[in-house]
Amino acid sequence: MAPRSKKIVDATSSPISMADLARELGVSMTTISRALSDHHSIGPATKQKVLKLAKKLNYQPNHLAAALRKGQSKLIGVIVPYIEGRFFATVVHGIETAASKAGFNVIICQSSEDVAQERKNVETLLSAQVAGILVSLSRDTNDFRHFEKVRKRGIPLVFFDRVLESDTVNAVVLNDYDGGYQVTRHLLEQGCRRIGHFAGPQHLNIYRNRRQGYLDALESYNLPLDEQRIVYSDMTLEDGSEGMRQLLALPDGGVDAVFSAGDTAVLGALQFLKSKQVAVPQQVALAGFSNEAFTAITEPMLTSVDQRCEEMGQAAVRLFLELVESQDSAFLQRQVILQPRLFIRESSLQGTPSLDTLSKQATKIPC
Amino acid sequence: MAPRSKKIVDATSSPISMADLARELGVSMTTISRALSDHHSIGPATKQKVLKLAKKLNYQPNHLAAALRKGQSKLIGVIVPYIEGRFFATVVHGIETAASKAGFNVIICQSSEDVAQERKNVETLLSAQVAGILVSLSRDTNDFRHFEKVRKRGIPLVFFDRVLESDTVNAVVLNDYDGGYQVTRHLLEQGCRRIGHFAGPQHLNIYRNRRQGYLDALESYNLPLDEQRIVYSDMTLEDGSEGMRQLLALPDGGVDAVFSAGDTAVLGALQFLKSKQVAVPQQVALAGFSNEAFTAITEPMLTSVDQRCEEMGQAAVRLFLELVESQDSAFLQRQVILQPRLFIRESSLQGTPSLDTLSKQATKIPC
DNA sequence: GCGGTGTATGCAAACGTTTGCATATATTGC
DNA sequence: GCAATATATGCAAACGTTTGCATACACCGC
Repeated sequence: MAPRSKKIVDATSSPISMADLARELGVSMTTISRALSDHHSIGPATKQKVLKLAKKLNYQPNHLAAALRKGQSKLIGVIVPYIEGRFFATVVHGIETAASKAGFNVIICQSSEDVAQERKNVETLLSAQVAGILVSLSRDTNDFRHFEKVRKRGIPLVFFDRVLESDTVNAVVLNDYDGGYQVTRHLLEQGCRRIGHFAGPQHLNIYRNRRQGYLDALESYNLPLDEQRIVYSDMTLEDGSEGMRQLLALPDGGVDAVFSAGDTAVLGALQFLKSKQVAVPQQVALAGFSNEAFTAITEPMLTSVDQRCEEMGQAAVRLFLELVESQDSAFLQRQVILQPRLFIRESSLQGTPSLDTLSKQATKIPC
Repeated sequence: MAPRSKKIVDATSSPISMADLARELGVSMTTISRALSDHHSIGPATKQKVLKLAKKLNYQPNHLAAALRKGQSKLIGVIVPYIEGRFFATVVHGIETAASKAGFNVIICQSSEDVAQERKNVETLLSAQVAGILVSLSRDTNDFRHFEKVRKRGIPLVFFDRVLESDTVNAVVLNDYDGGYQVTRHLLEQGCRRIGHFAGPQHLNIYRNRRQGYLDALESYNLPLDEQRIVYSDMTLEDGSEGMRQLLALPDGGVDAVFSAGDTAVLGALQFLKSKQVAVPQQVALAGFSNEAFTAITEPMLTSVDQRCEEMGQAAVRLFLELVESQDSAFLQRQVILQPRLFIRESSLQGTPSLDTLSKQATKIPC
């Protein structure tokens, strides 16, 4: 019987290893290894010889073996609630690009907004011996032991966007508060005074902060808090439509603007208003959050806060790299806060819009 | 001097290995390994003991070591031109979900539509010892040697969406021809007879096939080919707008419908028509390709062909798994062809639309 | 002529698994 | 009672790197 290792199909030639190079050149594997990793103690002549042969034989290093020996792989684990959808896809794009530049590969996992799955993801990534983990929490994560394990192992852990309620972690977040503040100020400057708000689940930091920005902006104009004007929901299209209905039906004559903590909900509101022949922005101005692609397509186009998705991904990787460098990463706890950017479009421009600034921002579909 | 292995910060306790378990239970590592992998020759009592201890000590297997020994990792490499954007993000979602179910992790790489980068991605993935590679070609890949290398190594290779012009590969593709045919037939059934077409770059199989479907549908109605009604472009928003201008200006009175091989271009056309007060669909019906999220948001909503992104990802993984199973994968060359699905919306419904079927498909935002 | 330093190379032991080839006992069939 | 089979376990060699600790030679300064 033929030995098992000899395949019937001979197309699968085994890749060549450092041992092969060493044998060919009559030197030790040490020399090969050092030549390839540009060690100082290898003579230029030897180094050249090795590199040339490696290229000629098309040598491919086995990262696995190296990682095993060094206890340090070139893999970064990323956990997101889901990958489809503009925000996370773009963050992941930023992560992959930055990681690749630093010589790291990216493993993605999806928690599907499920804590149990998230826990499993963490275990998987640890088993894969990743050099670090970047994670955006699932919607209802409230048990953090699985992350303790990561820290115990001394593996850099960076949160982004959806973070732990604690300042003892490394995190990259958007200044959601400022986003809420900016957009509300903008609505106020347009002359709106009865501004409603679609608020998301308040156990999530992002929605809480957006709401607080809204409130503080109102206060800066000496407008009192009116809880009636705040609608809490899961921010779906239907929630937006229904929320708009509620706000219009308020006893004091409704609202003249709405700041929604999400774009999908504000789209629902827009559709509702159009179906009721309410003019946007003349009768009710609208503004959302996330700068989804469709905000530049609706009629009128929707004002929204951009979340700097790509920058967030890059920043997360940068932070990870810093942690890898510093030997006492267990102590380093850094927070990176990104400034959001307001995209002003038709839906919030009362009076005569400055068409110059408008068109520039509006025509670019953020896809 | 303290030994190097002993860290100053003791927080980083080294993870426990099979050797630890073996010592603790007084058995050999073989037994541990076999118990954990459910080998038949391990007694149920021993198996239980091992599993219990493993759970108690929170043992995490080192995939790297296993992969090194077995020469087979649990990693799938995925190369896409870019990850942001609905199509690829959703495909990757499908891939990750299916791969995860089968116990595989996914490494993503972006070629950024650049052949050189794509080549690099392949090398990287081979170095990472992936069990297989799934790839959607960069826009201008025309040199295939880097893929030959993959096959030489006996590593399963599956193309999806953008594939090689050859039937000696494993591939998952959409039936673009049928998509073009379906949508054109639909326009014909609506009574349109002067149907224009926005065609993409003809060196890409997908655009060529969509165009052919369009032509054959016309022929099925005994309508002659009129090259004047076909506008070739890169399918951007501006291309769509400009293309629409051209088609309206045709000597024979313009067109009464346009099938665009991409949604972005059809959006441009819609914007142009609205600016010229041309009624859609009454005067000109529109239909696109890709079923982008915004097609359900525009007014009127846009008819489009759905590409089954998620199914494509799943199918690619299924195909990969089949290749892994079959030992002579080098010979197996399978093509999976997915059927596109036409989403009929307002932009193409002449006369009295059947509101029942319409609303069901239209309200769901494919996000 | 000796310690110091810089250059150039090799030996062999790790890293944590998996697995072919033993070994040992118990059970079964004839 | 003996071969065949099933059950249960262990030894030790792989897998392809990296690296601490040698070894060896050359040159320099004193």
